[in-house]
Amino acid sequence: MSSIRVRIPPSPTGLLHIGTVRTALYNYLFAKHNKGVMVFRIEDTDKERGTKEFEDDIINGLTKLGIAGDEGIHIHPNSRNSPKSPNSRKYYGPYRQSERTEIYKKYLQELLAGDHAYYCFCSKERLDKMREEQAAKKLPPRYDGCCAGLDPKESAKRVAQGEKAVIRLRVPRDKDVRWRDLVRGEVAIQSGELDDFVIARAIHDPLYNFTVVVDDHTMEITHVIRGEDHISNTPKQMLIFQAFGWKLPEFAHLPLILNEDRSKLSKRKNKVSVDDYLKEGYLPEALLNFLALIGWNPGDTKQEIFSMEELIEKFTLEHVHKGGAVFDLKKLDWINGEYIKKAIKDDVDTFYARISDRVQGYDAALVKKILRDPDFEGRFKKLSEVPAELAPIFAPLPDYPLNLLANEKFKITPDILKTTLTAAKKKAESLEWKKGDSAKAKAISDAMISLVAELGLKNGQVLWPIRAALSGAEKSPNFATLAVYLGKEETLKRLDVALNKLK
RNA sequence: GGCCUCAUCGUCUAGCGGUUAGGACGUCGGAUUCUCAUUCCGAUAACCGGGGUUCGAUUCCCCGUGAGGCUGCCA
Repeated sequence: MSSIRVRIPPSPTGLLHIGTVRTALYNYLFAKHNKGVMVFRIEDTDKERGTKEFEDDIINGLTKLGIAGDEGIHIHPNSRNSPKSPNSRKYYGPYRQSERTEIYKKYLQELLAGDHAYYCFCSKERLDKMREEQAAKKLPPRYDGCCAGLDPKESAKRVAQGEKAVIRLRVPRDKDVRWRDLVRGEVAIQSGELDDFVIARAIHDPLYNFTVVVDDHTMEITHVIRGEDHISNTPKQMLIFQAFGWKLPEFAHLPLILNEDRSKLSKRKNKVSVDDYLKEGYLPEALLNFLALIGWNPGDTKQEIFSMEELIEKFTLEHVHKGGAVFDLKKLDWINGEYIKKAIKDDVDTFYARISDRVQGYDAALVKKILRDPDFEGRFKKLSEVPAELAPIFAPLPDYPLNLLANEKFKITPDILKTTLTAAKKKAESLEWKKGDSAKAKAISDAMISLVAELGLKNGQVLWPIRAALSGAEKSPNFATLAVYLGKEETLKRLDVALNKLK
C-alpha cells in the first residue's frame, strides 16, 4: 500500500467553522485508518480577507480538538523545531500559501512557457460588461477568449513594461473531464462548460485553483477529501494537473452540513464557530463523535457513542453519505450529556479541572462529591449548565414568594404548610449528619417520608414544601440530596426562613 | 438561466431484489413513595411521484418533481 497523504486546507477568512472541522475530521480518520498522514496548510492567497487572528483561531481550534494534522503544523508545541534531519520531509510550519509564492511563480512560468496558459489584458470593465450582456441573453458567463490568440512573446513584453495582466489557463474545447469520485462515483463534465479561467492575478499572485493543484502535487497528496461545494472546482483543477502532466489524486466529495431549512450551514442561521461550542461546554470528543456521524455511518451497528480509536478503526469512505445532513443540535446535546456522564464516572478530578473556572468560589471537594451523586447524574448537557444546577446548594437562598411552598397540585393549605414545616424541622433537628455525607441521604429521606403517615397527609403535601424550602426553586434535586449537601445547619436555617414567611 | 449533485420516520441513519423497513435523537405516554433531571418500559412516525426491468422493487434504469451546490481577478 502506497502511503496515504491527505490534507486539510483551511482559509483564514473566518473563525474555525463546524464544517471545516467535519472535513478535517474525515480527513483525519481516513488518514489514521490507513496509517497515512494528514497535511495541514493555510490557504491564505486572499490578502484582502485573510487575517492572522482567524489563522490562529483555526490552528488553536483544530489543535484543541486534536485533529490538526501530522505535518504542516505544530502538533506538539514543544516539537516546533524538532525534525532536525535535513532529509525529513516534515515541516512543522504551518504550510502557508503566502510563503510559497516563489514555488507558484516557477510553475506559473512553466505553464506560460508551455502555452498552457496566457496573459490576458482585458479590463475589468470590459469583462463586467460582457458578463452583463451574457446574463441578459441568458447565456452562461464565459470569457470570450479575447486575449487567447495574442502572441506570447508580445504579451511578455507588455507585461515586462509594466502592463497589468492576469493569467488564464488555456482550456481545451470539448474535452470530457471525468473522475471516479470516492463517495459519488462517476462525475463528468464537458470542458466546454468551462471558460479560460484566471489562475493568477499576476505572476507573483496566484489564485486558489492553481495553488491547490501545485500544493497537492508537491505535497504528494494522494486523496483530496473535501466538501461537495468543491465539486465544480474539481474539473478546473484536473485540467491544471493535466496541463502539467501530473498524476491526479483521488477525489472524494463530502455531503454538506445543512441548516434546518436544508441550505448550506451558515452563520446567519446557526452557530458555526467551534470556539463558541467549546465555550458553551461541549466536550471536544462529543463534538467529534457527533460530527463523525453526520454524513457517515459506522455500518451495521446500533452504537452511537464512539471513541476516537473506534472511529479510526471503523472509518471508510464507502460509508459516507451523498446527501447533505441537517445539523441537529438536540442530538449533539444528547451526545454531549452522555460524554459528561461518562467523564464524571471515569475520573471526577479530571472532569472537575474542566469546569473549575465555571464554579469558582464553590467548595471544590464538595462539588466533586455532588458531581458523583446519582441524583446529579445527567443533569448537565453542557458544562455551562453546571453552575446553575449547583446553585440550589452553593448560591444564597433566593427570596422566593410564599406560594412557591404551596404547590396547588397537592392542595397545600397554609395550615398544612405550617404543620409540615414545623414537623420537618423537628425531624431534622433530631438527626445528625455531616455536610456532604451522602450515606445519610437515606436516613433523612426515611425520616421525612415517615412524616407523611404521622401527619396523615399526602406525599406531595409533605415533601414538596420541604424541597421548596430547601431550594427556593420550582425545580431542584430532591430534598434529601439537598439536605445532605446543604448540611444540617443550613437545612434548619432554610426551614426557618420558610416558617417565617408564614407569619 | 446554465452546469453539477442529491432524495428512507420531524432529524441523523441501517438497508446493498424477497425484511412485520431496524436503530438513535426528538416528541408523547407510563414506572422510579415531591418537582426537575437521570434511568427503565412503551408508543409515535419514513421508502418524493410516474414509467420501465424483474416472478418480485425502498433497493437497478429512465423521466418528472423537489432540494442543494457552483456559476469571481474568494477560498
